[in-house]
Amino acid sequence: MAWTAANSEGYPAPAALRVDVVVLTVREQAPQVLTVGGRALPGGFVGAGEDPADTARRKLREKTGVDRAYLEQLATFARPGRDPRGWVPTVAHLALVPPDTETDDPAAAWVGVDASLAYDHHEIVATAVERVRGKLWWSNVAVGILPGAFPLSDARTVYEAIARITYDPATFARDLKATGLVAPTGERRSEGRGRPAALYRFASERPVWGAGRRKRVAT
Amino acid sequence: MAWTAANSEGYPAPAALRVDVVVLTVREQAPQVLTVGGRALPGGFVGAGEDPADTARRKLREKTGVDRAYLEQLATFARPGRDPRGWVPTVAHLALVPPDTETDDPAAAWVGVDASLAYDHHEIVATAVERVRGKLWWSNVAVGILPGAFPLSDARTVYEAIARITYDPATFARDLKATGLVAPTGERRSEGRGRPAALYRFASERPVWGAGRRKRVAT
DNA sequence: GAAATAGTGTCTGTGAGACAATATTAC
DNA sequence: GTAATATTGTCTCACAGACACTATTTC
Repeated sequence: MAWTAANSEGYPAPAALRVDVVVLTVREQAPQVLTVGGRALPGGFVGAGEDPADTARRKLREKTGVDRAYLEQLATFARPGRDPRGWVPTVAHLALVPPDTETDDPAAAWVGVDASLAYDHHEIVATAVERVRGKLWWSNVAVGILPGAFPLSDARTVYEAIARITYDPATFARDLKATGLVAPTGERRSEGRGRPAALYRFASERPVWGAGRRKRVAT
Repeated sequence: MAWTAANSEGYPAPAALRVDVVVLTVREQAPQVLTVGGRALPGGFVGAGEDPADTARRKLREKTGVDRAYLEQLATFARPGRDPRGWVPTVAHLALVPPDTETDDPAAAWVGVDASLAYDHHEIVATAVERVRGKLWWSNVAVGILPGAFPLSDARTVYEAIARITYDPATFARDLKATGLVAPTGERRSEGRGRPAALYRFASERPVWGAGRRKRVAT
């Protein structure tokens, strides 16, 4: 039986308010999202007196241990019938985490962003990917996936996976440096064969808008 | 006394779900929003079994008579304490309407986007203006404000008010035409003195993304 | 005629795409 | 040495900003 609720004025009310989190990273040259039991997005109910953003942070921490991630509100999904439990709108959030993020939950799994998911979660994921793609060259969203020091080739892999396009390595390096979002650490790292790459890091871990590149992404 | 609600499982639930609509246009060379009684945004409660997008359409029609407007979901505001009535999240929507839109409501008024408003509505309006500004040259959002045939000078006024920048008339015309979003109607219209201007219209009334200009807007 | 608005043409600077050439490492 | 990766440099094209100039209207 579906949940119902009524308010003190006697009118029907939402049975609950949810938050679902699209935990996104790039693994194996592809964007992937974290799912928990039954191909659903991690999420939970917003408590009374709780800000949904805090619910999202709480759920992210519970599932991944990640404490400071890039996190933003995505959109609210409240179409009637979307949740079999009843009238349960969900405020979807987007979180970007490093590729090595793991979880205790044995039912959790990383899946590609085109995987079919429970409920309307595939639609939520599609919205999330579009959002990240749109902000890629205009903000430092990628800092969520690359929080520490990284060679520009790693950054290129991340950008390519999200933009669904391949960039010329030289041009990519020139343009990412020109955004001013990244700064060299001064160190180098060798990844097997080849000349060791200089390491960079994002200048700010806080959300920054306005890199201001017009680089192409797939449309 | 604040409203409360509980669901059939015995847990507290939101007292209601609201939709508030930022009805935006450009009047007197400035972006303005429609307010109703007490400097609040028009809005209402989402009925049981209703999609919030439909609630937004319904409210827009009730207040302005506008039936087909550019309408999109903006963001959800659910910070505890934002609504004195109790736990009432609102799914804010953005609607763009023509400047001549009027309303029956005697308490309704068009106000500048920097006017102080009730509740957290100023924050909602600020989010709306940023959203429109970000999409201005990348979509046909402006079709909501300019639904029919218009001279390019009118379009320039709208774009300038939203972008908070002045464009060179010649360059503006060249670049707006180059987006492919507008098409000439073949007609001309004389506005008092001066050479009559050719009229244009947006090629599509439905949302179109991807004009793909890098024109500046104020940041 | 003057004033006002519309529209065309042109020059220039910047940045993105492409890619050649060089540098530094492992083997 | 070769293969592989990193990095620098360069050429070109597209496009935005600026602005001079022409066109068409009202007065």
